[in-house]
Amino acid sequence: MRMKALLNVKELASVLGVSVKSVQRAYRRREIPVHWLCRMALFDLDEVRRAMALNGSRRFDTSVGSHDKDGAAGGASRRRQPAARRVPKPPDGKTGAQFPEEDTEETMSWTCSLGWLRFTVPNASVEETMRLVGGDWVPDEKGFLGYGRGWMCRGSAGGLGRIGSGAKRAPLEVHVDLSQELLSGWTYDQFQAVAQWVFMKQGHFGRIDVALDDRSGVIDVEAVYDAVVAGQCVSHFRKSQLIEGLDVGSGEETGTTLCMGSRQSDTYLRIYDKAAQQQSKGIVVEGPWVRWEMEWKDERAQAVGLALSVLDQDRFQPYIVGVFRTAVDFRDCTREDDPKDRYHAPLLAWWKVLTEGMQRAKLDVVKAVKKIEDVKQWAAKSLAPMLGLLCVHPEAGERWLVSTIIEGVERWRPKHYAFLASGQDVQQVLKKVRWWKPTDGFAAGCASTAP
DNA sequence: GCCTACGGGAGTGACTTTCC
DNA sequence: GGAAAGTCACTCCCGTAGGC
Repeated sequence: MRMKALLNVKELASVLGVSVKSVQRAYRRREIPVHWLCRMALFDLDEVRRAMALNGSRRFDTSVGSHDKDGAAGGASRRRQPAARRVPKPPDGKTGAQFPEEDTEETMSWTCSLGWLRFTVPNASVEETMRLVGGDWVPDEKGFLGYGRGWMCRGSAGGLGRIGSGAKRAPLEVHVDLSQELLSGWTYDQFQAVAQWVFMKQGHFGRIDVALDDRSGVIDVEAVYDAVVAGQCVSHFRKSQLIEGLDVGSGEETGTTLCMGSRQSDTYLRIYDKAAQQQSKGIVVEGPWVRWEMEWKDERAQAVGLALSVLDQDRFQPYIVGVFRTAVDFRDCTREDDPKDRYHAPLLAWWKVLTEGMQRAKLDVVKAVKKIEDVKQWAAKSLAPMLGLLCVHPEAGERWLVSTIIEGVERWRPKHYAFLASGQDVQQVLKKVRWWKPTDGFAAGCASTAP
């Protein structure tokens, strides 16, 4: 049996839409149940919601959209809501909402996008749903998927959204379909707010598409197909198909697509040459661009939606890569190997690079860039006392210290080189340091230049 | 106007992780 | 192994806002 995921204070506050302090106050007053792991407070969302319902309190009822324009309503925060958050720039192309927000070399190489959302809530108003997802909706007289009433929305970047309601079997049920183009420009917070709202309304997700983009050219679609042919694909998918794309009108090649699984199944993977596809539309794409797009339906979509509702962006991305790998893994094995051996065979190098890169991409972005001043401060505060000791100790001494420093230079890595001042020639610097004879002590190293 | 509840900021302490 | 940085929980004070 799998353990139920528990939320920490921060996560619970985020899910309930209240501050961390409110959560802390609530469990200290024993208004909500808390589980302790060492000194960490953990919460079962279901238990918390039951406790809130039993308390008859609406203190934590933060249904999305319940706030009025300037402030709180209905038991939510009574404080004025903070100013609207910065809306990140929409991604290039019609590729669904991409995150992270900042474009750096790393995030340009690895991005994660949510491409399609389908969800149903048993009891909601259409107006509330429209407010939640945004956009301009117009009535569609034809209805939609058996729902008596329907609405359509076209996004500024294209794409189609549909809302259905008024089904005879469930008049208050609302069904929503949002295509990838319509989701372009959504922030992670928006996706999370929708996911939380769906679960708060006891609803469920019917489909979620997630795409992982490799812009660094780790591997192309044909090579992935070759790995499948070679039996290196460890997966529950039974069939795969390689499709050469061709635009009938222009005759332009739209790139190769490798499909895995059945379109009707609850997991369907497409790996395709996004660069070629974009270029066939006349969009200039620099460098390689391979998209790994997974389509989850029903129970699997529900699981991904639940993760989306509780995980922050930093944790959602590694989670998604992990779920990708439960569906498909590429290992150094053959089709003839014993199934047990296949599952434990070492990962193929390109697959390792691909999945690790996709997991790390976001984390690298948030790393603060250190400056030489930071290093100087750190050295002055932390190292100086010990350096002084080494300098005066008879078993170490100044010479030992200098030679150790020179040896250390030989172990410089890219991050060390990154600290060098712009315009400094690396080879000259190394030459100068090697020329710095330990017997001359510190002063020589500071004053001399390499011949 | 008072009470109550909320959230922000500043600060503290215990503990863990990271870096060298 | 030492020190800094980070994490987590917590307290106190204060301003804001709704209900009565």
